[in-house]
Amino acid sequence: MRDATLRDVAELAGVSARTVSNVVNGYAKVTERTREKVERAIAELGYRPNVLARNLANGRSGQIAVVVPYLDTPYFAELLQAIIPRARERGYNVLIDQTDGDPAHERELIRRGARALLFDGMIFSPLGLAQEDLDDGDPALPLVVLGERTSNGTFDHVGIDDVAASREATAHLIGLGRRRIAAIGDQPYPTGEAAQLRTLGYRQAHAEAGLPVDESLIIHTPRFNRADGSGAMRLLLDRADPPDAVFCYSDLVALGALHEVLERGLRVPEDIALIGYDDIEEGRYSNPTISTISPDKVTIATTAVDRLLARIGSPEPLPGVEVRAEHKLIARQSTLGRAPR
Amino acid sequence: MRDATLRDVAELAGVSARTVSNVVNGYAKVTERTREKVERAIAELGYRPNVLARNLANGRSGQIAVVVPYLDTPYFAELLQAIIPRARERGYNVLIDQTDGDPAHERELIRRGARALLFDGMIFSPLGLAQEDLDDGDPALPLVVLGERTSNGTFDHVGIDDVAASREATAHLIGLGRRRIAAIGDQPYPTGEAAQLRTLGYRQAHAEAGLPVDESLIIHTPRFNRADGSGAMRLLLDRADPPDAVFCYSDLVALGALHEVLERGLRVPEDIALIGYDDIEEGRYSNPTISTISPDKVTIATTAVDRLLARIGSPEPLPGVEVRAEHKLIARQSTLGRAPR
DNA sequence: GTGAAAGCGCTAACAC
DNA sequence: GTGTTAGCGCTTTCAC
Repeated sequence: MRDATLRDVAELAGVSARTVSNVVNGYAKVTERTREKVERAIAELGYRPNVLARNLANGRSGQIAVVVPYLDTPYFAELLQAIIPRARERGYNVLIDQTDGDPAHERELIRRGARALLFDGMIFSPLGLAQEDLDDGDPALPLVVLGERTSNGTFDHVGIDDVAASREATAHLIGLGRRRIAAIGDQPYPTGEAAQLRTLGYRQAHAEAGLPVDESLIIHTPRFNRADGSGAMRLLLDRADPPDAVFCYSDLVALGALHEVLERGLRVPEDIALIGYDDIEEGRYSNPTISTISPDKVTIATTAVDRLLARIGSPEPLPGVEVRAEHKLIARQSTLGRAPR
Repeated sequence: MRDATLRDVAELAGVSARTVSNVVNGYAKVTERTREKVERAIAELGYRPNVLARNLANGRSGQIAVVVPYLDTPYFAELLQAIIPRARERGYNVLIDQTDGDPAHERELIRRGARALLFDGMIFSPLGLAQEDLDDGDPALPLVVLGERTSNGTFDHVGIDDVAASREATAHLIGLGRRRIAAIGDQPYPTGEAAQLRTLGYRQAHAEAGLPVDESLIIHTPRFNRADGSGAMRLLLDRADPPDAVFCYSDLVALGALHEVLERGLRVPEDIALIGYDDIEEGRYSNPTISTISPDKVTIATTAVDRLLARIGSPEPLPGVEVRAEHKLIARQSTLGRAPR
């Protein structure tokens, strides 16, 4: 037996399609009496509105896409965890896309290739795209960009002040008396803008403290994961003059680096202090726990959703807005040491 | 300017809508000459098919839902990481839903409440649902269930042999000479079927070794996360007779437990050996690294997608299939100790 | 191989 | 308030 349609309900209730539609959508005024009749018919037939048809008629899909490079990166998982309920409470479904940082895939998404119209707007955390790529996405696509980009005026951008945060992280290490401070995660190429902001903060902290930067202590990594962290740390520890502290561009990098340090029988923070970035839960349970920069993820998530829905709801294009969320430095055992027992 | 429609293309190319549709979908035979004409028109107008309309006409959405309890649980994140590309390569989009283990939410999904037809099928990893709840989902919804349930014949089930895996994990600890082995994660209530299978394996291993089970060493936890692990371990360590080994029902539990043990200045595995479950990447970088049961996630993911698409594609309902994926025990530092340097 | 036209099920402008 | 009906843009049966 095929599913009941709105027409079936109308017939059974002895009203028109229009009225059924009104009841279903809570629209307009419907007599209490009619409403009851309709609702009884709906119940009897087990009628459920066909979302597909509704979408077509509305020209909207009721879905937003959230695009991240990697789903198994805790930072993004935690962000999604906050985005999904927010979107749902505002009546939207979330479609998740994972790009692996593939520039072609990302470019296609932002240009709204094959899957146009499947989503009404997009929250995008680009990785493989340079700033200029962002400039020629589909201008009709409501877009909110996360992370370390700058709005060109056609989309909103939500992020924290990465330069300031990185400066604070580095200053924290300097304040602890460390003088040979490495940085793991720089990416000196067009798509590495995010990383470059952190490197800038790192340099600023040195400048403010009147310390020179040893360029050889700035290690480049393709991504910000555990393997990159441990690999970079291996390089540093193999040197004749290893660092006494490391600013890692993500907590995962810090955790990879930590692993490598401990494997060698060195102590954290006594021999080497570490600080990460992102404040993922994992860093609160590692041994030692990881000091980190904690972005206000809930604000980032809710702001991103709210801004996006505002864009979607607006008849004409809204000007791009820059939103700066809060961040704070959380000092834990990887810089402060364990509390005496 | 509104988007070009198929009709616009047909007009410009001087052919019928039918032909354009054929070209776009690569259907049937179209003369090389016509195809070219059409393609030129498509390019000229920048035509992109409207997915919404196509969905309505097809009665299919081209989307599958993947429902997990928590997105920020690494095990699920890693699974999704494998599911998404598989589904995409077979032409489907993935809609991710997170239930927080809320039984009402899960029940609604499986009964296909509000969002009926938004997805053509569902891969479901239930948490708050008892076996019987699974029995009265929408029978017309193509469904593949993950984890520790059993098919009732109306859906497919993909999982590993949890009892055997748990037995092996426990036996590994026994083989190391441990005799007071705790278990963290039991859930002795209807929705705790997953946990109960692990407890069963734990008991079997003891029985096989001719060892008694100290019931007080089986700790219940509401979930399988880090906080639960550290909380349970705290209880165990506060006892006069703490265990010398712990079988944890997930790697997160093991990582939480590990944290607690080390905070107290005890050594792993010398004082207490730990083994987890899931083989998440985090356990390969912790200090010490975590021994674990490693399910074949890629097989689970690809099998789940393939089975689901088979169900979706089949005109009549397919009988439910039980698929058992492989698993293996991976012994690392948390049971074997660190390799001598 | 291609054209004409009838839906897919819902929304909403337009009447009454 | 409620009925009538023309789309939304595509797929597909049926002829030719």
